[in-house]
Amino acid sequence: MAMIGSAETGQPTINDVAAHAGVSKKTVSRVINGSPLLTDATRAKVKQSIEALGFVPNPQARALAFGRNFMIVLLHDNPNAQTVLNFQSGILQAIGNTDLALAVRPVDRSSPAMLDDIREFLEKQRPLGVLLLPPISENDDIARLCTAQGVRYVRVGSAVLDDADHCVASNDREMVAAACRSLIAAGHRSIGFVRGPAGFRSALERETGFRDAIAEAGIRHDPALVFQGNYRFRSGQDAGRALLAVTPPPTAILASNDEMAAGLLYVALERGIKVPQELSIIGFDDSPTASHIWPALSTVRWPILEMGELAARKLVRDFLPGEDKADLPVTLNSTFIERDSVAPPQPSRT
Amino acid sequence: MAMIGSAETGQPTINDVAAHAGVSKKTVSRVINGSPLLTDATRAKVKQSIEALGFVPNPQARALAFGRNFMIVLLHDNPNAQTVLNFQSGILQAIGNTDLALAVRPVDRSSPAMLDDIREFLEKQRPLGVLLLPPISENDDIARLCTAQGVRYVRVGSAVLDDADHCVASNDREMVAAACRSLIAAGHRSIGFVRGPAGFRSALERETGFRDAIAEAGIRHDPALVFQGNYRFRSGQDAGRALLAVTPPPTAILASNDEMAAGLLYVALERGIKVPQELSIIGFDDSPTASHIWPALSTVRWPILEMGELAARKLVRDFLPGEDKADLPVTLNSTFIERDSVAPPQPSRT
DNA sequence: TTGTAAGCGTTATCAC
DNA sequence: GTGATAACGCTTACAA
Repeated sequence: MAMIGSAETGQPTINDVAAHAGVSKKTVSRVINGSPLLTDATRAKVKQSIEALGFVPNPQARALAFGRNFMIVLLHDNPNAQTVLNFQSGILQAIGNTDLALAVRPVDRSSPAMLDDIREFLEKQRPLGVLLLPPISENDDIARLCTAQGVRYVRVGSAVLDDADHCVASNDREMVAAACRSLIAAGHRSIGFVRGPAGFRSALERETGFRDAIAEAGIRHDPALVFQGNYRFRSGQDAGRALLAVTPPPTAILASNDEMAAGLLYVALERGIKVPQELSIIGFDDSPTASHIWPALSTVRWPILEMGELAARKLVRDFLPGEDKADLPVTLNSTFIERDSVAPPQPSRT
Repeated sequence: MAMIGSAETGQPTINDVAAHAGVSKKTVSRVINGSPLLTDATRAKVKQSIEALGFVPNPQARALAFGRNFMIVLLHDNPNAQTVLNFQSGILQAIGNTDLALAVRPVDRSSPAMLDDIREFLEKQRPLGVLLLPPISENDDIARLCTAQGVRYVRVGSAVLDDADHCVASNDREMVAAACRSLIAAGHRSIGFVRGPAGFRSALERETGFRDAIAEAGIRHDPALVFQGNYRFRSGQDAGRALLAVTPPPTAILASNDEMAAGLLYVALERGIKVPQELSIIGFDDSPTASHIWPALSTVRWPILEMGELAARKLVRDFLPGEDKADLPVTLNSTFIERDSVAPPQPSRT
């Protein structure tokens, strides 16, 4: 009873292919895994049988023999949905045609059990590797944990956080400086800044960019014009109330992300302050919100999709036969996007 | 050489547990899988050994033996990042502590190869089940494909799309009618409507709700006040330009989602039209944008996170020992959220 | 260059 | 109730 295919799934197995091609299963296995030590004739013969039978290697079986799942995991604790989803798109673009699956695992960095949770997850799922999004990408313990578990990782951040194989970065500092310079070029001298949450590398980088830019223009750094936000809309509103109460108020405000910039704008509009005539605002991220509010926000576009793709390629390139082993870049450049929320300061201002 | 644990991972295996407890591996397996035909004493003994050794069942091996991966897949072609991410959160809440992983797979419904892509993915990954988000949840071919592949599925939609085990729905029609009634109660008689894209069940349901409400108020349906949008911001802007050009213009506009409502608002503000004094606007979704624009948008909150959790529970309840088999609901109710974008129409209007 | 035998860690079968 | 033994489909020694 030479039944082809396993009884359960109806799918042909490696044995069926071996029988059909008249070779051993190991030879078929070699073809599947792109082993170089095979006659072209054998390879062709086996490939033909694979084709003819419509054979699809069973990933569970491979995973068992391999000791790893054909899965990469996106670990994140990022509150920005658009960022996470764009990053996912980038990853999926990179792994598009392969056998790899993308799993998503949000974690809670405020939980003391975070590391244990991650460890448990890695032990259970045994993924090929993990991708770490900020802010947890900044956590060195997680990177160490991955290494200990034999799981590859790539960290994504606003600055270079690791060596080239384990890191993809954006140039936040430079871009915020560029944005700030555009404000200075427009004539602004009194520029407010809304900081990101303490302990975030991105927050630090962006603030440094701001300080670099005003310092090089010879503007004195005024602590009263810096507000401590937390990347949320609400804190942007709080920043607006605080900064607009300063006398004289700043003529422009730079926010460390779009969400806070939107909060700023909300408060300004609520008070009848004309943006950009009476107040210029710049955000960071180029989230959909930035272009969906009126006036459309000037901002810095973070190449998050491209970063996702790059990070995923770094993660899996050793597993994919086709991938060239050429050096992949570490830093991807952001771009400053000018829209409608910036204008020269009003001369009539007291 | 009684080495405990496999050489490769250092993790103890079922054999180690069996040896430690002095039982066969099958008995250990029975404990793991919650088999009822076991002495309490045996069960306790084995559990103790599992505890002592820190044994974690290898999911790859289980997957091979089971013929399925411990994975559920979110299949979607939804452009709204927040919706997708909230839904993910709901799913993860449901599968929180289990061995299950959540994989994400965006598909392209405009591609003729979509079904083949999905089939290939399901063949390769053999997930326990898939969760279908609108708009592809409305595609019956996908549901059939899942059944054919022996993959469970649950569809999520704006209306009941399948039987109770395979469906989670929201009451969009009712809620849009309620929103519209609030407009009518405020005194509006000339109400514009921005439709969602053709072929979307959600678009149909929401429009029906609108028509129900104006009909019951005895308002004549005026095709000139209905604009065909596509759920994107741009089409909301187009709708604004078109609807505001009607003479006399509507005093209120209902949009089928927040993004289009934001487009509407953008055009109004750009033209110096006061919202809500001169124009009331209502959206749908309760996306972050709705509360981050000024004035904050009245909208309908879609319980997307709860739907994700419910859908995931329906999908996996047969696999989880603890889950009670009680009937889970099909429909989850949305809520109308009143914010600042609605006011009575101006009496001075010509 | 190819094949054989022995796993990988679990579950299913079918006796006892 | 419990336990040998044979799958599950593939990979990795090691041999030929």
